[in-house]
Amino acid sequence: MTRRPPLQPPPTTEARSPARRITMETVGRMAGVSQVTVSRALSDPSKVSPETLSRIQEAIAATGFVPNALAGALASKKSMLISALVPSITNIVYSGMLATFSAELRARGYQILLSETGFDREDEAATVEAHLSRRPDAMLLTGVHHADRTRRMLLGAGVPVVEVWDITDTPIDLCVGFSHPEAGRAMAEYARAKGYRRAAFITAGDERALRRGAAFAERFAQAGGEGPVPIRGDAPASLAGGRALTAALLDEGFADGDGAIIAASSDVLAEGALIELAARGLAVPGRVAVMGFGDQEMAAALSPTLTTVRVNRDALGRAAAQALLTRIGGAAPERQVIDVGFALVDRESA
Amino acid sequence: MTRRPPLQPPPTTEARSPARRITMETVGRMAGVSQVTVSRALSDPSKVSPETLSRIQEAIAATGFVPNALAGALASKKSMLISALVPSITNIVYSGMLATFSAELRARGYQILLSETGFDREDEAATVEAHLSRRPDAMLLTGVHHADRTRRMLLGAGVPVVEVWDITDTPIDLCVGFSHPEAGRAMAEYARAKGYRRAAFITAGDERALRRGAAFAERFAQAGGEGPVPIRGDAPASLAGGRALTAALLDEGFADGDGAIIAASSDVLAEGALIELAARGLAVPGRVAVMGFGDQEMAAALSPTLTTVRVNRDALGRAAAQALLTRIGGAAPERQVIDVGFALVDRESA
DNA sequence: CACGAAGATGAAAGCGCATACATAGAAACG
DNA sequence: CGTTTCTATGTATGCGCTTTCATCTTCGTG
Repeated sequence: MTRRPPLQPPPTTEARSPARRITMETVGRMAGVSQVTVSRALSDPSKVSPETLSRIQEAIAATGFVPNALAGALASKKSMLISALVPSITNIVYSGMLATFSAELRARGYQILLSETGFDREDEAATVEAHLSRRPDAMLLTGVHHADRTRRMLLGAGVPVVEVWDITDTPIDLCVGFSHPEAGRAMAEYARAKGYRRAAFITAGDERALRRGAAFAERFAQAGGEGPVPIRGDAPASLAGGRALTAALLDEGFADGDGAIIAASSDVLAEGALIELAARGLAVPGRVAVMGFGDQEMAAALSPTLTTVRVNRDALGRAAAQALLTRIGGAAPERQVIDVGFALVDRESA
Repeated sequence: MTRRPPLQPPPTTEARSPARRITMETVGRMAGVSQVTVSRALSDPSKVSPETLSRIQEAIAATGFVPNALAGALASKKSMLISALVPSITNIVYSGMLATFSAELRARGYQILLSETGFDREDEAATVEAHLSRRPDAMLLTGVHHADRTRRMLLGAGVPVVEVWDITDTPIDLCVGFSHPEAGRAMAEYARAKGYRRAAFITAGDERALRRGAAFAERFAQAGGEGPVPIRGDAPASLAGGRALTAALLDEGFADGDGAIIAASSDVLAEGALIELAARGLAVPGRVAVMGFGDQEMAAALSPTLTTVRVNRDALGRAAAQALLTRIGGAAPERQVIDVGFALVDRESA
């Protein structure tokens, strides 16, 4: 027979007072066992006799008991929480990676504490501190350049960390990404190989995009292209931004001669470029070629289809999750730094 | 004079053992005060004398102490955690809303526990339970149709809840969204008003999209359009999906006569439709018109520009955050249900 | 049939903080 | 000056778990 608490007033919208707190103690009393036994029933049912187990399960069902993970984490020093910091969740390159990362970890019982940090290092440091206060079992950081304080906090906390979406020889702990300068150079070499003589790079303002741009510009000139290659842009990537940057280039006569190519730091900017070029009746790639970066879904669907650079976001998210899981498990991952690389995708626009 | 722990071995990558745990006790000893005083110094510095405060701050800086929010939450019964469940974080309609929602709450010191639930109610229930175990101070749920168990758990936990992106007369607690049937009807009325006689609805498989489609189909016929209106699609929204669904319609002769319009459950599907129509050389809106839903950035940039329905994601995220904050503050929000509405955006494609 | 092993359970301690209550000294007041 | 009122601090307690460690049965085995 199940003891029931006295009738509660129905939950009003005025003051939704939570019912009397149910704890393992409550459940245990109802099932005629002690609190520890309830704990064991939940964490390792094999340690409890079948009859006891079923009585406990009944009591749980009857009370609607949900264990308090805060208390559990405090006692066990395992929070089953993974913290993730990305510059922007509305940007598919990050949200795509995150989706895989989270799915992988959720399957192992972890939950994700997520924050957007923009592209500011001090904001990031503050967010890292806030996240550390929840004692996450591991942390994902985007990029490899952080405030000193961030690095110190992380090292001091001894939390497994994976830095993603970039690569470095001196990771805080683990690192899964690819080389942005190399990606920029690969784009430049592709452009030169295709015979384009004049190039411009339109870019978002974030540091990784700028490094791709700088590497692109340098290599394009080295490889015999006209230099210096103009690099334009400093705002977040948007279609409107891509159009505007392209319009400015065109107004300056960028496409007046032959063999011009516009390389963009993202597919979105590249799409903006295509739109502006179409609006002006300039043939792509005949009059001006365009390359993007990221290989979003629309790249293959645009007209002309967009030549771009593919980064396997799923692989990245999965590798990051695996690396952290290994580290949490106490083992040293075979490699601290994993380069997932990138691939040039040759389509119509360049 | 500051006591220092004996020299630690440098953090190796082999076994990154966390330094000896620093607690308020540690910090207090170093500053010559008790643990409570440290706690007070952090939660309400005005309760501590200036000299003591600065000694404590020094000790904190010297040790790199980061308070344990788990312990704090357990003791105070306030976790400063907000749980958010969305079907998909890679979908801009949800991630856009989330970005605003999180920013608003982060500004008040809350952090966001995020999970993707797909469109499955049982998954959602499991995720809700997992989130409840962290004792969030409030929870955001997408949609208004949930498993019974979900509703019971939430009511039992007495957590403030806001359901977003839909509207209902019987919210679990709070609700901020708009009416999907009304949105579907508005699209139908717009299409009829523009003189289109034949319509099809291409859609993603989620329940809200399907309700818009059903309402569209019904109203379109009611308003004198040809019926029945075909409704096609059951996969997640993608460009490729939009193309394929459109191709199928066209192959069936959908656009053989005059006055045809394809309404889509999302801008992405609509863009797919535009691409397929362009590939077939069919003029939009001359031969076939197209309407989208969502008013994503690309809608205004496509060619032709996309007629669509705008939902103010920022306003939605902000209203949801505000409603929860009010509720957390203990006050009854002036309205339990907030309809943020939607707006038809008349552009070139229809 | 005595004895150790294995199985099932409980008692106690403590994770790191916030909260309530207590205390000591200083300032205010008539 | 005695009494009240702050101000600054400390002590004690407990939030709800996990983790030892201890206890009590129940078997298996030579």
